[in-house]
Amino acid sequence: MPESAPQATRRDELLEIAAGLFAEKGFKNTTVRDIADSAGILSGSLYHHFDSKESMVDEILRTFQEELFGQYDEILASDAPPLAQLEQAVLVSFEAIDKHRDEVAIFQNEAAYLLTFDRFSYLADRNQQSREVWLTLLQNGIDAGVLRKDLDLELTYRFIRDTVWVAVSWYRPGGRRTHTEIARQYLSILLEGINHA
Amino acid sequence: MPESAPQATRRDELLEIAAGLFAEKGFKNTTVRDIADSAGILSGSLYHHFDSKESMVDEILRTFQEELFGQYDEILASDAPPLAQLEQAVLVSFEAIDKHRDEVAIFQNEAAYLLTFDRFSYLADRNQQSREVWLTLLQNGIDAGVLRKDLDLELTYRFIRDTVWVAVSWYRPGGRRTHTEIARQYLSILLEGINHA
DNA sequence: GAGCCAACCAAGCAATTGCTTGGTAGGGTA
DNA sequence: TACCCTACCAAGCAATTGCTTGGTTGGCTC
Repeated sequence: MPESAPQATRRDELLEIAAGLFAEKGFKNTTVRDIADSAGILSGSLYHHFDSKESMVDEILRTFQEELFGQYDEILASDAPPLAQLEQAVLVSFEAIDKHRDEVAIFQNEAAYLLTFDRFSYLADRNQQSREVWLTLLQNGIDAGVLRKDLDLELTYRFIRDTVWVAVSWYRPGGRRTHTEIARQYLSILLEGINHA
Repeated sequence: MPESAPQATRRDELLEIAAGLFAEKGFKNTTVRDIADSAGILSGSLYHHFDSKESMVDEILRTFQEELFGQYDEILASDAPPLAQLEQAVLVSFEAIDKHRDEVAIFQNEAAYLLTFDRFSYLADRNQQSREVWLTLLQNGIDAGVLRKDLDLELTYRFIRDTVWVAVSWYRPGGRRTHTEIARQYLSILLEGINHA
C-alpha cells in the first residue's frame, strides 16, 4: 500500500462508531462494551487500538476542533467586510453541524463533564478562543457602524453561540432544509429580527 | 402540627439536594451515595423516602413542569395582544431559569436519556405541548400583522426555544444582570435584530 | 516456511453501582 | 409503661463498569 493518501483504518472506523455512541448516549453513559458490540468485537479488543475510553473522546474532539478553529482563523484573517465575516462564521458553524454532527454534539453535551479531568483542560482554552472570535466579529461590526451600538456584547455573543450550536440537537442531514438554508434563516432573524418591518 | 401550609420536610430537602446534583453532574453520573453524602446520611437511608433514584428525578420534573405549563396556559388564555403574549412567555421562561435553575437544567440535559424509559414518556408530551404554545404565539403574531410573514415557523420556534432554555447553562442568579434584564435584551435582539437600523 | 504483525478472543479482576435487609434511636401519644 | 412512627445506620449482594492478561488467527513478507 504505497499510497500516502488518508485511508480509513480500522482504528478510524472504531473512532467513528464511538463518536456516534458518545453523541447519542453521552460519554459516561456509553460503555466500552457498547462500542465493541457496535463494532462486532469484544470490549477487550478495543484496548489493542486505544489506551482508554478517555483517549477516544480526546482524539475525537481534538481532531474536530483543530479543523473548526482553523476555519474561524481564516475568516478573521480575510479582508471581507465585518458583516460578511460574521455571516461566514455562522455558515461555517452550521456546516460543522452538518459534517461533524457527532463531534459537535459531544463537545456541546460532554465538555462540562470532561473538564473535570486535567487532560481535557484544553477544552476551556477552546471555549475562550471561541468567545474571542465572536466578540471580535461583533465589535468589528459595531465599529464599522453596521451593528447596533446599544447591544450588550457579552449577551449577544452568548445568544449567537448558543443558538448556533444547539441546532445540533435537532438538525438532521438530509432533512427538509440544508444546513445552508437554516444558517441563512437564522442570520435573517438575527440581523433583522422577527418583527414586521 | 395543625398547620396545613406547605412546610419543608426532610423529603423535600433531599429532593432539592438531588436536583442540585442532577443538574450539576447529570442524572446517570450522580450516584445515590453522592446524594446521601451531601445530605449527611448513608445511601441506603434514601430508600426510606424514595422508591428509587428514578423516582426522585420523576418527582422533581413533574412538579416543575406543572408550574411552568400552568403559567403558559394563563398567558394563552389572557386577552393581551399577540406580541405582549410572546413577550410574557419569554419573560416567564427566564423567570423559571432564575427560580428553578436545577429543574430547567435537568430537563434540558437529561430529557433525551430519560425518554428511553417508559415511565418518562410524559416528557415527550410536554415537549409537544411546548411546541404548540410557541407556534400558537408566533402564528397569532403573524395573523395580527405584527410579525414577519416570510419566517419559517418551525425554525423560528426552535431558535426561540433553544436560545431561551440554553441560557440556563450560563445564567447565575445574583450575577451582573437580573433575569428580567436578560429577557428584555433577548427580546430586543429577537424582535429588532442586531443590525443597525 | 519462518517470522512478523495487526486484529482479535476468552476469561476474569477490582471498583463502583443501585438497592435490600434487619435493626436501632428518639420523640410523641395513649 | 407500652405503643408507634419517622429517620436513620450497618452490612452486604448482584450487576455493571473500565481495563488487563495471555493466547490465537490469518494474511503478508522475505
